[in-house]
Amino acid sequence: MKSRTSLKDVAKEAGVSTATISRHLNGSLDLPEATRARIEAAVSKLHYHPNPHARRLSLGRSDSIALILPDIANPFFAKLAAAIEGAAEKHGSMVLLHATFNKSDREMAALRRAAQNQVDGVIFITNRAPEVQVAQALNDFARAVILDEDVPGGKVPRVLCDNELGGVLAGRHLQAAGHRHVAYFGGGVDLHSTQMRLAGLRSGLARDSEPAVEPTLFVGDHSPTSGRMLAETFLRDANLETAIFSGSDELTVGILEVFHARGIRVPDDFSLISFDDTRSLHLFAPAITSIRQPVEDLGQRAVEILFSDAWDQPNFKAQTERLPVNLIERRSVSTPANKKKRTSTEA
Amino acid sequence: MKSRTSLKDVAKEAGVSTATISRHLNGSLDLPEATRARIEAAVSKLHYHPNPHARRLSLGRSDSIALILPDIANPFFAKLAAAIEGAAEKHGSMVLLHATFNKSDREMAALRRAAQNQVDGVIFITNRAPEVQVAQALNDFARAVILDEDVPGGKVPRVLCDNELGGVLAGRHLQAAGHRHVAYFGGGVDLHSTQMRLAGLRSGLARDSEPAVEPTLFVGDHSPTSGRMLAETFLRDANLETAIFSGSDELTVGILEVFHARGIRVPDDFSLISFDDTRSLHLFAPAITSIRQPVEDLGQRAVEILFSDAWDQPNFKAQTERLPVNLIERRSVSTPANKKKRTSTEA
DNA sequence: TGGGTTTACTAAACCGATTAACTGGCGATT
DNA sequence: AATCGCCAGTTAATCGGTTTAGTAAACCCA
Repeated sequence: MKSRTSLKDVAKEAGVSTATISRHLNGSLDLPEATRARIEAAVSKLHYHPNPHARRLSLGRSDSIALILPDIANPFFAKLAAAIEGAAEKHGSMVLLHATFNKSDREMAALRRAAQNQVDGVIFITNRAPEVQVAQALNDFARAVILDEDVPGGKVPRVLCDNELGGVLAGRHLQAAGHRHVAYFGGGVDLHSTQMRLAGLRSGLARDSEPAVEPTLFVGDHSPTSGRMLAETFLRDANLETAIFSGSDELTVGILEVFHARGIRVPDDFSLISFDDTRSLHLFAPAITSIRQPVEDLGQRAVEILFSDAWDQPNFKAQTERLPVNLIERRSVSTPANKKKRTSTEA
Repeated sequence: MKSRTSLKDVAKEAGVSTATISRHLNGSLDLPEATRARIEAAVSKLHYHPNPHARRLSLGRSDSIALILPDIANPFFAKLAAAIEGAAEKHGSMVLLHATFNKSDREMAALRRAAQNQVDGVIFITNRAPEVQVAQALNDFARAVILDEDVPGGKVPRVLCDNELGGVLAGRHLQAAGHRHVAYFGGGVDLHSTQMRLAGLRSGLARDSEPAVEPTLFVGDHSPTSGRMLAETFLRDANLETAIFSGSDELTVGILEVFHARGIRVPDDFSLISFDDTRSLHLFAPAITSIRQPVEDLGQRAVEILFSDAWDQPNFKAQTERLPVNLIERRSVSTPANKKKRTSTEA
């Protein structure tokens, strides 16, 4: 457990000053072949690697980015994290992981730690509509990007999926199958995603002749637990609805748990479309039709933007990238015909 | 974007030296009330937070641990990572994430980076049987723990699930249902997990009177792709087998994809038991019986061991903790009766 | 009153890099 | 011969903490 070799050791070995080595290694100096060879020999003989802490202290940056997200155990975020880690690594950056569980104080704490650590950038993911202070903390970073869900007031680039398109695709698909009354299960009315998807849903559901029936809203958070609760509420309160558009696979899991437990069949009793498609929905009983998010791309784009060199350009921070989603058709949507409970109350 | 406040600023504000403040903040000095109050006032007035890089450089440690794993997108590792991150945070430690994709060079690179970063500890997870050099690199750390899969030659504590018990439970369950010929799908013959599970499977499958029929082995890696390939091979080559014990949910996904595509029914054609239970197997068609790993506990124990203060005790590094698994019975195992293809060749 | 012990701090070295500013030597130019 | 510029580096400050060794002042006791 001897002390690691430092620049000084290499300097001694190569017979030059530490400055020369440092500058050579960082490419800010070109040297005659002889010296360079001596330095390189010394470096590899001593297995020299610069001490990252010293480097970071000196440079005031850390070659790492902070990834702040609700919960890495959630498959959607896990996949996002994988994409981000991979992309960050290509830029020589490590990733510092912070799970917030959608708690305000944890989000703030994570942002504070990120600032203290002088990270080169922050990728911020939340599942709620955060307070202004979060947006402000985010705005204080030289580089930060908002990913997946909007943070109102954030003056930083955004990478989102095209939520509205998702709504449209779901709406059209349900409409085509004959549904008019659909319930949206989502993670909060005030959420950007909820609003956009609803807007999309309305236009997708509309027919040439008549406007869409306003979708019913069931909101909680994006967790199976919430999905279960909302499903219970839905079963109690739902009236004309023949289909559910679930805002995330997490909610879908909760919904299906309740449905299975109660013997409610999909799509026979209710049609169902999920959002995300990051769980193995194709193996579910039944296979669940779903709006697929381009998870890989979302993560990659976020990192690319972080490392872009256009940050000083005027409108760079105002950009919002919306990556297209698409509908994966499976077996959870059918015609709303013959709903027993429903037929009596049908409009 | 003004420069952050440093110890010097606080010292000036409080009218004491930087040493005093540092020592006070780190609890290595107790001061008269008056001074302490002045210092604390200055600290909070200036919103002082020590610069972590300077701190790490000075202390030679980093208050962070390296988490090296195959792929964070895999739900099993994602859950493990979540547990680890949570536990590490309680110890004031950040986690540095490294995905290796089970590549030797990436494992080594991650270990090297961890060493350079002077992490307080390493949690190492692999899916393969790594070369000695990996074990050696691991042994060079003051603190490291091997998690989930064994690394032969590693002289560091291990936290594994009780793979043998998993095998026993699966074996007994299949035996009770009447199966004698079972195939094990796993991630490499040389893997510790494979060997232990096989051993367990044999003893679980044995009856009072007669020994177990030796399970057939199908090995690849723990990925859906591999699961698909192994399933194809299985369908081509399998003879007497009536049940599959799949070594991971990832493999199970691949297997089911092939089975679904070919119209092979579980459990009617083949019974199936999975391992991990970290995907939503309860919602699959059919719900998949599975050996559940105590993922949370695995992660937590790894972290607890890392931060234990018994590292200097003689046999500490030699410990292996095996956390119990249990069988979650669902609907993917039935009696092996009436296998069409099989009846002809039945022994 | 002198010497020893506390108390309450401080000075300065150190961690290991980066980098702006500088130097000493040499050939070319005026 | 004096000046200039360039080459090949070096010196020393700096990043922002931690910590060892030490000091000045006050207190204690004989």
